[in-house]
Amino acid sequence: MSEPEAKDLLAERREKLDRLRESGTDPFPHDFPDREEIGAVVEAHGGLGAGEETDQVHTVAGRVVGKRGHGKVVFLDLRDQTGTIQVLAGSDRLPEESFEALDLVDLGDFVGATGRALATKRGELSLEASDWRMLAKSLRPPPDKFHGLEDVETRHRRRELDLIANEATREVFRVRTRTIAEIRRQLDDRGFFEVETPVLQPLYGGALARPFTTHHNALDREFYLRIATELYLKRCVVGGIEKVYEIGKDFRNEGVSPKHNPEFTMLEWYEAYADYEKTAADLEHLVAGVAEAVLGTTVVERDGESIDLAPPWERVTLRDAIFEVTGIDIEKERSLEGLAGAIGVEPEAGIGWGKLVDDLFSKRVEPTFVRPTFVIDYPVELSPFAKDHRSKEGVVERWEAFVAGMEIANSFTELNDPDEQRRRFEQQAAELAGGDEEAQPYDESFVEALEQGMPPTGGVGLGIDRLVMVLSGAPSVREVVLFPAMRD
RNA sequence: GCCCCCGUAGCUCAGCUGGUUAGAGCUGCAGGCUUUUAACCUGUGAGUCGUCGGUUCGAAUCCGACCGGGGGCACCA
Repeated sequence: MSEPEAKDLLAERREKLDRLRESGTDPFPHDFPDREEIGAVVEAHGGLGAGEETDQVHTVAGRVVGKRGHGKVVFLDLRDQTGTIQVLAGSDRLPEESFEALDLVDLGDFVGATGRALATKRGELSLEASDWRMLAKSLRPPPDKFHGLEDVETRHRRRELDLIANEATREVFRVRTRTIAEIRRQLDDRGFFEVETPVLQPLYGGALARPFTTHHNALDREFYLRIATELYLKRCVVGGIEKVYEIGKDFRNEGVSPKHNPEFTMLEWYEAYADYEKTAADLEHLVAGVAEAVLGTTVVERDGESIDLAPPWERVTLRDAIFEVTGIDIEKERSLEGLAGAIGVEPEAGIGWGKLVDDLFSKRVEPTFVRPTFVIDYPVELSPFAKDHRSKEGVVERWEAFVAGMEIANSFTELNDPDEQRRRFEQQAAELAGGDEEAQPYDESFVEALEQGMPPTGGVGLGIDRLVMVLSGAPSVREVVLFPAMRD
């Protein structure tokens, strides 16, 4: 270790940075105007045969993702958001100083280059550089250029590295972005208004879940991070916004799992004069339309199995779904003891009949729905905001949609009878007092809104993260959230 | 919160029935090469083996605790 001291990779890069500065080059210039997108350049010369040359000069910029020295010629692969192109930097076309300075280019640097388009004798479209410049020096080595970055923890904590290294990751988030854009486009085209309702709420509601709490200093009071947008959106409907939606984050203070991130993105929409049959038809068409727009097909692959999202989706009542899988008829077992006996468990203290049905369904039946399926007509106990079924006793007009063994959406004909809503809240408040931490707190201001008069309304909640999981084939919600929740 | 698996160089991995200075490829550095594309060839550098403690003459290797990750259970969308 006498002469050139053993330097680590970081020190090598910093030394190159210094050498750039010493040579009068700014390693971090302020801009690089007039570049063309690489994808467009590639597109323009798609037909070029091996050895063919053009006199068309292009200027591009991007990250150096490949570098191959070959004596008096250096090949750089430059990548921008639209594509990758090879830059051929030869000593015969570049001033000596400029050619030598290529020594200071590392994988990961941002470089701009100008040159005429040609195809090498191997047929690779290239820009034969007549000029190049450093646009931003990278001071840390990129992940392995061949194996990419595979360590799951690093991929999630340092997503920028994952995005640099893995095309599959870039594709997942392209799918996510396009999915949300397409949903917006479809709802906007149908005349829906997109709104924003409070994330910080004095009272949480609209779902059965434990909330995060926080404190407002100036007001000296507690706030809850919303668990759903439901109640505020229905107040919009009361106010005359007949087609309304919101896409935003909800927060639930519960465990993390491959299907659960504590903050997640939810679409909720409400349409006046619609019911849950209308919302079901709308959802299956929305999802199929999004798949068609984003993937070019309604067929997705999962665990080697093809799933077609094209409507119509299957429809089965909750009672039939449970009966078919377990042989237990929840319409016959209406008592807590009877149902517990049929399942073969002891009813836990504080657990209700509805909760037991929910447990039975989610554990044994839900995973069996691989093809898109609507499960309809839920017990009223589980659905404090859904309207009673128009003809069946004890159930409400509600469905949940399942794909690939996961719930992706939930909908009901909205309860708009304020007195019935008040009774449901009282029931929930009793369960909350009885120790059910996921029950609803009583929200008098919401009941007053209903007293103002809400038209018949159908509403839907669609889990965006889960939809993206389905569309991208991702096995975990952490693969479709850029920066998932991790421990410190 | 509980159970199982994992943590070796910047990256991808080997070594782990305890035994000389812990290895390989890529990356880096030096040199060669004017059409390569995981470029190639020669040489060379790089690691508190997650952390702490224990057993032992001797620990990357065995044991324990802790930290972090993955999967499952519980809970939930």
